[in-house]
Amino acid sequence: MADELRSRGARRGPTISDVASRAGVDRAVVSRIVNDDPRLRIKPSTRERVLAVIAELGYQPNAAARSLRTARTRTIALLVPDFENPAYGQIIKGAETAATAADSALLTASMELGEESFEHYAKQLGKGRVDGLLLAGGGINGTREEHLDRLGPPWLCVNRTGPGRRRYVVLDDERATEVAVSHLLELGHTELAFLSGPADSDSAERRRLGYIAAMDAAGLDPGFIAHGDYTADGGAAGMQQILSAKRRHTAVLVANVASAVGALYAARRAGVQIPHDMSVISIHDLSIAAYVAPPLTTVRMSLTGLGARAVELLLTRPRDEAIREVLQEPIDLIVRESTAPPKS
Amino acid sequence: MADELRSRGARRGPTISDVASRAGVDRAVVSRIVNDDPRLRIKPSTRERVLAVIAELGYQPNAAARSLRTARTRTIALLVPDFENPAYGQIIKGAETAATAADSALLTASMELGEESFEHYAKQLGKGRVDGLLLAGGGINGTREEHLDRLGPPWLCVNRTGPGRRRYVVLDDERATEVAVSHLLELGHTELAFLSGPADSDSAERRRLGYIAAMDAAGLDPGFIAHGDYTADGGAAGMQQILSAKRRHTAVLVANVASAVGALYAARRAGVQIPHDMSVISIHDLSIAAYVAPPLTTVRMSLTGLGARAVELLLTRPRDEAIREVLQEPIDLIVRESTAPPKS
DNA sequence: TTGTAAGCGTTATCAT
DNA sequence: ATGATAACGCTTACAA
Repeated sequence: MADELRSRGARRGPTISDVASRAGVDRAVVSRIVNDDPRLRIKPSTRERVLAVIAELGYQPNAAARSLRTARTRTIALLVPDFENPAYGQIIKGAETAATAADSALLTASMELGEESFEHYAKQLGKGRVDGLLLAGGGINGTREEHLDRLGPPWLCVNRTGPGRRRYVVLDDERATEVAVSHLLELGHTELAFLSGPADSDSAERRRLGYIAAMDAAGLDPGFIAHGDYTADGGAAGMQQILSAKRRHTAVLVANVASAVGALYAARRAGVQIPHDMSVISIHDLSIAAYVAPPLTTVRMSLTGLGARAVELLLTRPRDEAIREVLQEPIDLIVRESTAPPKS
Repeated sequence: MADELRSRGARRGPTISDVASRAGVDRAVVSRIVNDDPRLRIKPSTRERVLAVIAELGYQPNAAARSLRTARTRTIALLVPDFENPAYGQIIKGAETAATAADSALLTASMELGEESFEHYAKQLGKGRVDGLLLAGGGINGTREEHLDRLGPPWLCVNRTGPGRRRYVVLDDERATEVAVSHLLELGHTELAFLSGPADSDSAERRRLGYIAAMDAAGLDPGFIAHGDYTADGGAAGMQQILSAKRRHTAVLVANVASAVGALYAARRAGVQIPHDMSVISIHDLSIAAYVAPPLTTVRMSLTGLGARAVELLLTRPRDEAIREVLQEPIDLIVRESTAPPKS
């Protein structure tokens, strides 16, 4: 037995038994040393000896055996809709840092919205693979929530919420739009438009609501609301709508950077000078924003902070506890060159 | 025993024993059914019964137990230097697709170049966690190779090679630069410059070599070679150097899209009209390329193909076999608006 | 057509 | 200050 395994499977390295026998102690002792068991009283010389053998053999504890025994994997999964979107890159980065700090690994996977891929991960992430699940990006409905609950590991939505959702962390999108609107108003704009994200994205919805609320508070008409889809393509289309609207707008708030890049593109194509003819400001600050023409004024929120906090919550909060957190991190206005006072 | 585990660790779901006893069969039978053991001859009725119980209980095989037994984890790790770079996003996507097809999960992690983070992953990826390791991006030297070998799982470099490297897949960067140079020559340019990537990146080096070779073949002087670092910032700096060089260049080949975006920015700042005063072409095609001003002419290579092929090789080739593959996927010239004939 | 049993490498409890 | 032992959940050669 175990012979054919050795050939087909991975090379198995030295085990705890190898270390124990070579050091002349019991496996239990080695285990306690490796895990820094605080209750372990041991002769320094023995410890030295064991440590030496570990180094000599290059012993690495077997993760599978460990998690079989402890029912913990020290791995958490993060599902994102799109790896090519640098915004998710930032979330991942933050999550990874936090996971590392908690001595865990981060398993990332891209989840398209389809039902099959959802099923796939349901299978893949079956029992014993991860300690928890982070879901960034949409596509979580009631049916799926139940599905997830049956899956086993605790889960948490990242920057997605919704009616009835019990566990999520989101950024303060309302406040971010408020900051953006304030900037435009201070410049003297009164005729604003909003270029939104996809209708089924609730971060987009929160931004839209924040925009309307901020305009309301200023006693202004919200103006035209174009629907984009968080892509450059959608942003370009949305900008075209805004430009051809009957009402003349002097400033546009765009729901994300990708859309804003598309919006700038469309303006350029239409011969509209930014910021001379029209100001453009975007929610979120990605590095590309500084290099487009003109460099984009943005409102920065910490996506890395979001990712990090999500991991923290997932790892520390009881699995049945509701989590509804709006992250209160600093929100900064980054003024570049796409906004200016309206021409008189 | 096993009591305190149940409280601290994850909730353990139904096990194979639960299924077996409820279905009135042995665990072995359940196992064979779950794994589609082809050698299993079983009464259809029994199979039905077992399957029903599995569904009823929501049984999911425990991954830890499985890989402890089989010495396979069905997980591979992919280390990238930067999640915010959409180019790595594409590689990840390709790798994920291939991993999924091979019924494996992909564990991605960002590896900064530092020695500590390397150590960290060495620990984290210790025995029994992954079946293999994909390393995209630099920072693999001789010492680390040994380190990796001691780690256990087989590994493979993605788009990174180097003298003595035994296992890698790379894109055909030489051919890509050739395509780019041909395009510029066909437009009538003769005074080219090259804006390179970081000196320690061998994909950058391959592109530089390809450029020089192509220029040589055309009987032209390679002109100015500016050193960038694959970032927009570096690209902007490199472009400044090129613009202030004594020699006047009419076209620039940029080693990657991020640098090209920076180069366009610098040109704009300097009042140089692209493509009227100067043509710019970039290696790789990312979606942003279509939206910058002016839209960027690029040479497209399949980064997803690269990721997919890497997984395939890692999973199918013997662990000790050398792998030195230059991917022969189609290389396409995407003509947009940043290239034009030189002004006469 | 199905069952038996050994063992994968750890760790927690209890004993010495 | 250290050791013995059982158990975590699963797979597979072999027996029935």
